[in-house]
Amino acid sequence: MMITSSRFPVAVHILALLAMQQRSLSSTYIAGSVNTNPVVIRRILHTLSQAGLVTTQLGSDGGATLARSPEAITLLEIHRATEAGELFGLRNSQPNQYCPCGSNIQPVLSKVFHRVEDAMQGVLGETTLAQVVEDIETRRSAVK
Amino acid sequence: MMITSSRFPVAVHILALLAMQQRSLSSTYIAGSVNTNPVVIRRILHTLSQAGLVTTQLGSDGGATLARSPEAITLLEIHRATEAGELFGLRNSQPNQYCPCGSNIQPVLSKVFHRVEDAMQGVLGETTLAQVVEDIETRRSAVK
DNA sequence: TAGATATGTAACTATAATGGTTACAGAAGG
DNA sequence: CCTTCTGTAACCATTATAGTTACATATCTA
Repeated sequence: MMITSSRFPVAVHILALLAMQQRSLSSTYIAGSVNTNPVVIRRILHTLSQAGLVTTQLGSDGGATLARSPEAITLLEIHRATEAGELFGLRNSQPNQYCPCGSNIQPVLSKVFHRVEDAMQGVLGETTLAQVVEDIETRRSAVK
Repeated sequence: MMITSSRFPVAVHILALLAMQQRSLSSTYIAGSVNTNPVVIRRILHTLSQAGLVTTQLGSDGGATLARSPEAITLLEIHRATEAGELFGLRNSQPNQYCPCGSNIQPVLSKVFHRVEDAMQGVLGETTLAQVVEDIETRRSAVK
């Protein structure tokens, strides 16, 4: 199974688009770039808004804008906003508590899972939206 | 979303049990420790067998045994055997190729995802089954 | 050789997450 | 007022997961 749903990649896409265009964009416009339904975009924008990463404006000529500069937004924040719960987890299994292995395996695994999660968050935390946009711009000029 | 299905944690549980008991165990016995159905255990044992981590024996007095010493089995191998596909991925989204952002976002994200995956695999690769068993034994004596 | 005990594996089911879709209420601007 | 947005509910199809029953087949032992 893959780590993430499509929400995280789509959220990065949305924010990169907002950073590149530097203006208010409607969910319909963004959906055109992502190639999905506007409601899917609005749902993600809502969670990004709650996380303080974008501000949205109701009404005619409304839409979404970045709430902060791209340099001040890390992929870790975006990931935390869009992917709920623990990344690595034990789900609902309840091993036999009368077995020497079953009664101790879960805390031991949790420790390993935390180390894995820390490693992942390290990488995401040191990558900013500005770097993503820069990479996109570099590819644009390279391809041309 | 969580990173793994329950297959990976259950596989580690199975292998730790085999390492601790140092004898052939039946799927029914293992299922008693994991607290699930024997067929679920057999399915996971099958993939572990294909990965060369256990050997299984048909017939009466059959069962599974470790194919290698616990020191020579890393959690990364177990994870690769039990969780198919990429850890971090882009699923099936196809952004608008006529958009400057949409046409470049995926390779840029892939690069980030690879860094994340490398970091995670680093942690899993340096953790052995022997260490997991040792942690379990330590907890056993501590609780007593 | 017969019976007991295993694995191997197909088939079915329930459950949950995901993402796409329609529909509509309400806000904001011209 | 009318148009253009967001916010949000409701519904559906798809997919992954894991639990379950059932049975063929292999192997050991008496």
